[in-house]
Amino acid sequence: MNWTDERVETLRKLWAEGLSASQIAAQLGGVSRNAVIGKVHRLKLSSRGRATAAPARQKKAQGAGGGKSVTRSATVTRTVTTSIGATALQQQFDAEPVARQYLRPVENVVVPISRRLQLVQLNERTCKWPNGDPLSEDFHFCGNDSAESGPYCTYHAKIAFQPASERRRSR
DNA sequence: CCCTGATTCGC
DNA sequence: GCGAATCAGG
Repeated sequence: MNWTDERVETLRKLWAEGLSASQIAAQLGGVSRNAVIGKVHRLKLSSRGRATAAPARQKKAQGAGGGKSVTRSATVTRTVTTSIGATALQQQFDAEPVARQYLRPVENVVVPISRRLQLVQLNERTCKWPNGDPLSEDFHFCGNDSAESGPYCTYHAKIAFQPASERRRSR
């Protein structure tokens, strides 16, 4: 993929809106987040808020016989949204960098343990058990490590996958 | 573990 | 100019 004016324009826009490099890469499609970051730097439009301070690093002596196996499972080819000049596609990604301040300690209810969950990032390995009222600010997901390929952590899995007999009883 | 941006450097 | 690899931090 080459950086057409259109793509660069989209990049600038999304970056200005505060989307992360990986999210931008996902929308542009065909590029990695590194590519996006690299481009951002070349365009000299780096500063934006302040995600990870840049205290002038000066380390990099790589090369010299790497030594690592190539175990990078790329996450390319995601559901690339194809509406290009649209503004509508923006909505579904919507990475509101503000609303996260409503996150509060997860252990206010029955959940025994909780995990950091810096923001609402749900992965394949995070418990997706919803907690609280979706309409309330308290709402959040468990976020604990889910068991091997499971949607919930071991705790919530027990609740979610109740034996038929038991569930029948409480009805 | 997941993620973030920053930097370097071979291409 | 480009972006993978790497680094540094959350």
